[in-house]
Amino acid sequence: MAQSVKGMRDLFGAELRWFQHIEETAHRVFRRHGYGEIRTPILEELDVFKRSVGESSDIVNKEMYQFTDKGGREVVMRPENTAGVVRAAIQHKLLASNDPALFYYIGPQFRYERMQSGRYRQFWQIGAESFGVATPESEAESLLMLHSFLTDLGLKSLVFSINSVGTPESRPAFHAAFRAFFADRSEQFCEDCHRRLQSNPLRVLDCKNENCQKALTGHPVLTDHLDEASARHHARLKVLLTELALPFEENPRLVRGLDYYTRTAFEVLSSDLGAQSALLGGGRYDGLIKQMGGPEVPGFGWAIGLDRLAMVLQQVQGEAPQQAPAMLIPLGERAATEALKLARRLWDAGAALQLETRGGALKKAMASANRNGIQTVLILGDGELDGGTITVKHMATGEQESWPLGEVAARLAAIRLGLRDLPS
RNA sequence: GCGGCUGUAGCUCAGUUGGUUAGAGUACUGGAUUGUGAUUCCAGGUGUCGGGGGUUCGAGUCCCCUCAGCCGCCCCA
Repeated sequence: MAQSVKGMRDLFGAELRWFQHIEETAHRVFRRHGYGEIRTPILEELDVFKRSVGESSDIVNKEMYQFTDKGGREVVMRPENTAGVVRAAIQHKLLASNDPALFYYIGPQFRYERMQSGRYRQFWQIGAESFGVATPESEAESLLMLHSFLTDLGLKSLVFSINSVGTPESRPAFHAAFRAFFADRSEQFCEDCHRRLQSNPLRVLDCKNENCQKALTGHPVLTDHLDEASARHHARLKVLLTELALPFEENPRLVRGLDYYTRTAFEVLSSDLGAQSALLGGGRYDGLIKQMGGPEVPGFGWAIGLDRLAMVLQQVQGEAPQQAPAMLIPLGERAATEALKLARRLWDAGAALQLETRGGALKKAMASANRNGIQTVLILGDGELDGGTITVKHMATGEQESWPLGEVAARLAAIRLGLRDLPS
C-alpha cells in the first residue's frame, strides 16, 4: 500500500478543523492591524537562504530540500518564510516609499530533519513581518497583535520572554567578554558548547545541558554590552510592554537560531505548554533587507508553527469550534424531491445543512446523524408535506416539535444563535 | 546525521520457554422495530500479525535487513 513520504502527512478531520480555525483567526486579527497577506513560492533560489538564514546555520547546511531543476537552477524548498517575503518585497519594490510595509503569511515550510511529535518535514508556519520601522513602538504593535491572536485562540498565561542581542557592531565586545569568561571554566562546558563557541558563541547561552547552565552562572550579559542606542531601544520596549500590561520577563540567555537577528529577540511561553518549551519566536532583523540586495530598511517579525499550535489547542480544548449542521431526512420519493427544493432555499439563506440522499430507512438515517454529531434533525414525510410542516427532533434531549415549512430558515438561524425559545 | 524504544482488526490493546485453526473491548454491518438515534438483545467480515529474508519439523514469538512511528541529541517551529 502506498503511503505518504516520511515526515509528510495528510491533514483532515478534527486536526484540520483546528488548522482552519487558527488560520481564520489569523486572517481576522492581522487584517484589523493593517497587515496584508503575502504568498511567496515554495521554491526559491538557494542563494536566498544562504544570504539570509546564514551559511553557518544547520538549516542551510543540512536541513534543506535542495536540488537542481531541469533548467540547471539550484533551488530549495523554503525552510522558512521570512527570506522569501523579503526577497518578494525587494523584487516588487514594495519598500520604495517611506511608509511601513506590513505582511503576514500562512504556508508550508520544509526541513529535512529527524521527526518527533509535532515536528514534521513539511510543517506549517504563520508569521508576520513589519518592514520600514525601527522603533520599539512598532515592536510593541507587533507583539500586541500576536497577543490578540493567541488570546483569541484561547491560550492562557502568555508570557513574552525578551532579550536584546545587540547589533553586528556591538556584538564583538560581548563575544570578547564571553570568550574570556568561557576560557576561565572551559572544562565545565560540554563538547557541543566548545564547538558552538567557535561557530556561534551566543548559542552556548541556551545549551540544554544542566552542567553548562550551571557553568554559565555569572556570565557576561548581552544587555550590558549594548551600544547606547540599542540600550535605549531595549529600555523603551520594556516601558511599552509594561504600559500595555503585556506580561514579559527578561531572559539574558535567550538567543535565536538564525543569523540575521539584531537587537530585540523574543519567544512566547504559555502555561498551556510544557515548562520551558517556547510556542514561537521572532525578533528584529535590521540588516537583512540590505544584505539581500534591498534598500537599507529595518525589519521585525515572528513565526509560529501551526502543527504544534494545533496540537496544543487540541490537547487543551478538545474539538475545534465549528458550526454543527442540521440534517434533513426525507421519507419517500415525493418528499425527496421537496427536500431538495427546501434544502436549496435553506442553503441560499445561509443555513448549515446536511441532506440525507441515500433514501434508506429513517432508523439508519437517525443513526447516521447521531454518529456524526448532528444536533438538529428535520424529518420530511408525506404527513408533513400534506400539513405544510416539518418534524424537528433535537437529538440531545430527544424532544420533537413541528415547524411550519415557511419558518424553517428563520428557526434554524435562531437555534444557531442560541435562541431556543421562540414563540411558536 | 547520532543513540534508544515500538509496530497484531478502522481504534485501544492481549497473545506464556517457539506449537497446530489468532483473541478481547470498541467501532462497523444486518435483524428484533418497513416513520425515530446513543441503551438492550441476537447474528456476523473483523487481519497479507509493518514488509522482505533467515534459523527451525513448526515463527505473531528468535536472528538479519528494510520501512514507518515514538523518545532523546544536534537543531529548531
